[in-house]
Amino acid sequence: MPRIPADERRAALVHAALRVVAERGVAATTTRAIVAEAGMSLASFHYAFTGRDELMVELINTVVEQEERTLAPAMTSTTRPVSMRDAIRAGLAEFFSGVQRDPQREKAMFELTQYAMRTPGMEMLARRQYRRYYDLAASALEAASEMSEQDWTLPIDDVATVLVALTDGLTIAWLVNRDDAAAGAIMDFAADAVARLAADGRTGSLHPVPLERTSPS
Amino acid sequence: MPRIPADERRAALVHAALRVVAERGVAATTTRAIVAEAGMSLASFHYAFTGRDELMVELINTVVEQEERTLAPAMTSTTRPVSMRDAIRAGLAEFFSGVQRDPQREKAMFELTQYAMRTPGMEMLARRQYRRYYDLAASALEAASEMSEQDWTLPIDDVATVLVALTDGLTIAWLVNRDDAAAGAIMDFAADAVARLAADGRTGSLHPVPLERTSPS
DNA sequence: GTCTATAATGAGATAGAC
DNA sequence: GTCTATCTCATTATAGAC
Repeated sequence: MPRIPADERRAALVHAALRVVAERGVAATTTRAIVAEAGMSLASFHYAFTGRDELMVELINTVVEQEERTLAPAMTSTTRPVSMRDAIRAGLAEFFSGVQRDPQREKAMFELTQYAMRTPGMEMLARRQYRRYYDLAASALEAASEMSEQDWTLPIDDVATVLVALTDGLTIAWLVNRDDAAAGAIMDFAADAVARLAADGRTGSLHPVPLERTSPS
Repeated sequence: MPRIPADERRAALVHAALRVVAERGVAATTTRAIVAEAGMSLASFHYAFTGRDELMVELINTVVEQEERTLAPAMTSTTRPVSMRDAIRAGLAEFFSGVQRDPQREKAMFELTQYAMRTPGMEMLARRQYRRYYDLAASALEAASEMSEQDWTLPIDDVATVLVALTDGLTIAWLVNRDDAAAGAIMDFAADAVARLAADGRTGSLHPVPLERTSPS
């Protein structure tokens, strides 16, 4: 077999692992399944990685970067002014069509989050994963603000938190039920509701629908 | 060792399994871990169940019934008229305090859903689980409608779908980040947004904020 | 019915030849 | 560097004594 640089081998194994996770789930992603998918010997695995945990860490990092590259282009597509609601609805549709295109991959993302949450020493990986989601959502919301010429009436990070929660709920619902109409209803609701957190840029601090804070009981 | 009826033994093993899933995750829920938790021998397990899969099926069914008993009482607590927004906000707070009280259990629910989705022949268990969630949400929304004397402006099942998506997103966000303030912001948003799907009962068909359907592209 | 003992399988990891 | 062969361990499941 050809002599392959360690970096390439690591990358090949990580990508093979991602395919296995998507197709069969984290539980079935054994070192043997990974090397079979990559067409390598078991020993090559342990030459490239000290162990399975090291690969899983790199897998999660890789997968988050990929998510970034997949979603980032979708946000800056339109530049002409549109309503805030339509801008958000279009972004959600774009995201959701990605979920429909590769449901297994989306399932894998949730599984990897939970794997990280359950594995001692990897909790921060789950948080970093969501930190990236929030950043991506904030960028998308910033773009929507420019397109619609409206400003957010509360900190954009708060809106991003809400948007990610909505996309998580949307994705789980569709993965479980595969109900396109229900997913559409959730997206319609989300676009309407989130758009209401913005106000005309010119009016400045005018809050048409201020978000009341409920004091903790 | 005492002679225990098969039904009791099955129930004891299921409850032990639930504790193991909550504490250590589905992946660590081996037959050995279960019988150790239940204080039984390994052979007793295979006397009560034909195998691990049979127990997992019963575990998921049990856990969904429990969720029903835990959440149902919280919905009918208040009877005096309140605003729709406050009724929903209070229900969310009640749900969320349950998540805070036992985060591991909530993590377990997500893991069990994904386990069912990944296991051939168990996909319907995940759907049944969510079917119950939707029914529970619809009951809560019905109660909120009576309390606030407002009617839903779209089918209650659609509102229930949205509400479950929101609670899923809320729960995941908090499980990952443990950020109480962020969770509060999501709940405030959810209560405002969902309440806007209702209108005064007396005005009947008046839709203050009709939910536009976006036609599929 | 319940136990101990033990198959049978598959996992992660390593030794050592080439 | 890469391979085959093997070690060690944990798993599910069963056999057979009591």
